[in-house]
Amino acid sequence: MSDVAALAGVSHQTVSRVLNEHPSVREDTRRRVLDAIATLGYRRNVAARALATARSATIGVVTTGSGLFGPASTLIAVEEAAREQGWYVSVATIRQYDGVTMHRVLDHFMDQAVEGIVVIAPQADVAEAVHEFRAPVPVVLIAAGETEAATIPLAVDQRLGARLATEYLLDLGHESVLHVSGPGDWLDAVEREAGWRSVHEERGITPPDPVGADWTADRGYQVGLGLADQIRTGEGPTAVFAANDHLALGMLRAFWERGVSVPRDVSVVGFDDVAGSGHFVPPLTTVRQPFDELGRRSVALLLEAVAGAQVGAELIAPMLVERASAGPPP
Amino acid sequence: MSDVAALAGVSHQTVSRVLNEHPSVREDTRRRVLDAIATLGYRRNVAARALATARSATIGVVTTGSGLFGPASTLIAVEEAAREQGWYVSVATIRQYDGVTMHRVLDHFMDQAVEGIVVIAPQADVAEAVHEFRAPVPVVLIAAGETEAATIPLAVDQRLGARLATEYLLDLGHESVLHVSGPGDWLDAVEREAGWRSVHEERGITPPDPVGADWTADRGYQVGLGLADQIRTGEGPTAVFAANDHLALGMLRAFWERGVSVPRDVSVVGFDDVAGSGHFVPPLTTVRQPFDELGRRSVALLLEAVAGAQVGAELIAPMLVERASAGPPP
DNA sequence: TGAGATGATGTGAGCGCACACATTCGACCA
DNA sequence: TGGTCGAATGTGTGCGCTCACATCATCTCA
Repeated sequence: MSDVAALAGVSHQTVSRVLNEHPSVREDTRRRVLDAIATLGYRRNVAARALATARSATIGVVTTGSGLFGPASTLIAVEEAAREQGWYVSVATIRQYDGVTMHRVLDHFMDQAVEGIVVIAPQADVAEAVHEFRAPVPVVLIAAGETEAATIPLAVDQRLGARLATEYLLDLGHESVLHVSGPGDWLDAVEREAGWRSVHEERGITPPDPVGADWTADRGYQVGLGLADQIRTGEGPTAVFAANDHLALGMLRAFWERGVSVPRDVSVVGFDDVAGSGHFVPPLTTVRQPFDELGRRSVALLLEAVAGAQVGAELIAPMLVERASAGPPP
Repeated sequence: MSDVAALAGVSHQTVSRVLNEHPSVREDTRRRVLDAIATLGYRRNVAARALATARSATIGVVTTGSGLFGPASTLIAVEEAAREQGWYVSVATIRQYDGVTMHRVLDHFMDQAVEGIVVIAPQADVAEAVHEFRAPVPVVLIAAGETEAATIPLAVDQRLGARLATEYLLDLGHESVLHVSGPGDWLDAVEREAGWRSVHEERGITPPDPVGADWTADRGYQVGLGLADQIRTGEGPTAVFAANDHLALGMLRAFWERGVSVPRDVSVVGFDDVAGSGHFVPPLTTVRQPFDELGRRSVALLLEAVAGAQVGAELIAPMLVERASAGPPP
């Protein structure tokens, strides 16, 4: 920096002013400094800047270690939004969501002196672990479910998404909808089930017991094989709401293998709108989550909080994507 | 740090020694310092450390901004491997792969003083842009295709993967294999086509002209519709090697809609083994890329290079995953 | 015409750490 | 018992920047 100052014939402080866009610098000296910077190929040292200002201009993002579409898309949106505002983004991934690992990852971020954290945290214990950690910086917790202090909750409205799917099926004329639910320790799964249930209750319908599952196409296939037999004997459901698209995919395959026609014999609706779901056999009606917006909003909220503002919980609305896998009952 | 030193009754330098695991510190003073650190909740300031050592302990990863399975999985593996070794990982994503954007992103990393960069760069111009940038730190370029100096190339052997798929189909008895290729500016696509072509040439077969496509299921569907008509009139291919699983998915749907049976009327092989491809209709035979290993190797190579070692190009072998979508010709 | 206000610039200090060097301590052997 | 050597510890300095403050030039209006 002093080299630049020397070349431009000013003091180091004036260089600093130019760099920080301080208003009171005359246009021609500004130009001179900028030229000197260019000819010297000078680049401000972040470490020194961070040391002097006690600010790192970095946010941390913890995300799932599974390459899933949703978390990955959210991460990308977060990064873009952050970089646009001049922030650096550090990531940490978690394969196994337990309190210890979560703690370690948050520690990793605190070591790095991040100024805020976004946690893409789909499981209940993760949310808890985050709360327990009591981070000294703002934390945006992307997680469905009930709010807690100490973090800023933000989520796609899973319950609404499930309601959209369920209402759509009931409005098509189905008497009730079977739910193939996600794992019970995932907040999204719990919320989706709650949304599905609430629609039935509002309409005075007793829904069939949900079938418990994980998030995999394998499990969907298994469940689908079982249902196919019931459907062929006429005692199965006429409409199924799967907790995610992968489950739905496995079920579609099972139905296809067993000669159960979708949507003629049974309607299927998924959740997520994963890449390619528009070309499943048949194309899958599903609920699309606006991950981009989720990422952008999380950065906006976080940066507001970092700047000292009080920010509250937010919910983002998903939307139903109508395709061919759902129709009126047989 | 001086607080810790005072509490432990030692000098700040001794604290520094404990932190850096210097050997000549007596066990009991080490203990005392550690206790003091714990009671004070002291955390070393990375900025000051970076300033003093001129090292940031950070690597940058630039990846695609599309939430695709491959890049996302690679990123995760990179991050895990790096964190394990005590490195921080900063990310930057690119939606649009042009030279300018690439330049901007690499600048972003240089501003941040990263010590090494991993570029997950599937397109030819990206690789070029990276070379042109002439980064002052080691760069691992995850990209198929020819090697260049200035970066450390690393890739999954796309050509081998394509050969695996093509040989598998020819060995099943097909006279030739039609290739539905990816976009020509993607290195992976070029390599896959080259692998497919080389097998035909070795066996003295003239392959049919490849059908150009992008990476999407939509395009696969279009292509599939066209092929279905040919196949039903007996003049279509008996085996198709799609450049990726999404293309294959779209084709499978088109075949299904047009009553073309897979694999009875036509065999289909994909590339990637995306989540759920085992439950496509029918389950898709495809080529699996070891993204985890790719990520781990890239970090290993990068850290070696950062440490000053000379490291060379590497190729990682993919594997064929046999499922139901390919069989003998009709 | 001069005092005050404002804008443009310079000066010095300190952020918290690691490095090079100086010093102290203790053990061991002649 | 003194000398030597190495282990253990302390002292001072500088990394490159921003901040608070001081200074100087310029303009405005009474």
